[in-house]
Amino acid sequence: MDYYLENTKVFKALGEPKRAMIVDMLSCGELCACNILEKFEMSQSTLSHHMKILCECGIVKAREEGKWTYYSLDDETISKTKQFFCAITSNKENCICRDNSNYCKECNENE
Amino acid sequence: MDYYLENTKVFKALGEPKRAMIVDMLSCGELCACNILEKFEMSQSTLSHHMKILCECGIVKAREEGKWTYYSLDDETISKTKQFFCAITSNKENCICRDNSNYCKECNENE
DNA sequence: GCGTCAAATCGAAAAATGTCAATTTGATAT
DNA sequence: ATATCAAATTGACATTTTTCGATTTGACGC
Repeated sequence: MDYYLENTKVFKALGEPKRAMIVDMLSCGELCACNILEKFEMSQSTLSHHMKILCECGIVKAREEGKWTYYSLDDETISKTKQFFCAITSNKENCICRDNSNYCKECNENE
Repeated sequence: MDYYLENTKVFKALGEPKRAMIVDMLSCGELCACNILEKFEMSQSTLSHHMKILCECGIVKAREEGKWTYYSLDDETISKTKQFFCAITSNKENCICRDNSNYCKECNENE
């Protein structure tokens, strides 16, 4: 169950449209909180809260420099999440139905 | 913004570990509600509610036969979701930061 | 028709989430 | 040291989500 709980945190984070937009913005490269805030109609505290959720699930990394905080995407979490999504959606011989651990041959080959 | 709202529904649905598990179960093939229910400690009405959410976001299809309802995964939604995830996480020239629509060359090639 | 079974819907309660204004924390500049 | 600025935290509120028991709906067999 830990397997699902851990991996679904990223989906939970991306389940909020605004957070998905933030991730999309960061896909072009590092941005500081104030740059992100400019693009949205939300308070500074709300953005900070969303950034925390994105960081906690691992898809976003924070780097502090002086009074600024720069955010960027974490490639490893992105890879792992793609693989998880692939694992739960593609047919496989050692399936949860047969009480085995999950393994997606197709995905591992693609990574 | 409809673009994000629509696509993030799948993530929202998969953000719940139990629903991700249900999707994993269905990846091996069609199952009826009672088969799924056996594997979980939840009431029948709760499962029904989760199945509704999975169907509404498009990742699961329902097929009624007599008094049974059979559920299976929807390949097209799965493809589209992979592509969306790829689009928002991979670097691209026509990025949201530059106010263009999103397009992930890499993903389209893979599909 | 009548009872039974599978699944959906309803209504209510508890828990989680999103949001903001106000405050706090750190870092920088004067 | 004081003021200022970026970002995090706090506390409060409204909304959404999860969950259940009870009821309803629809299909089947007698």
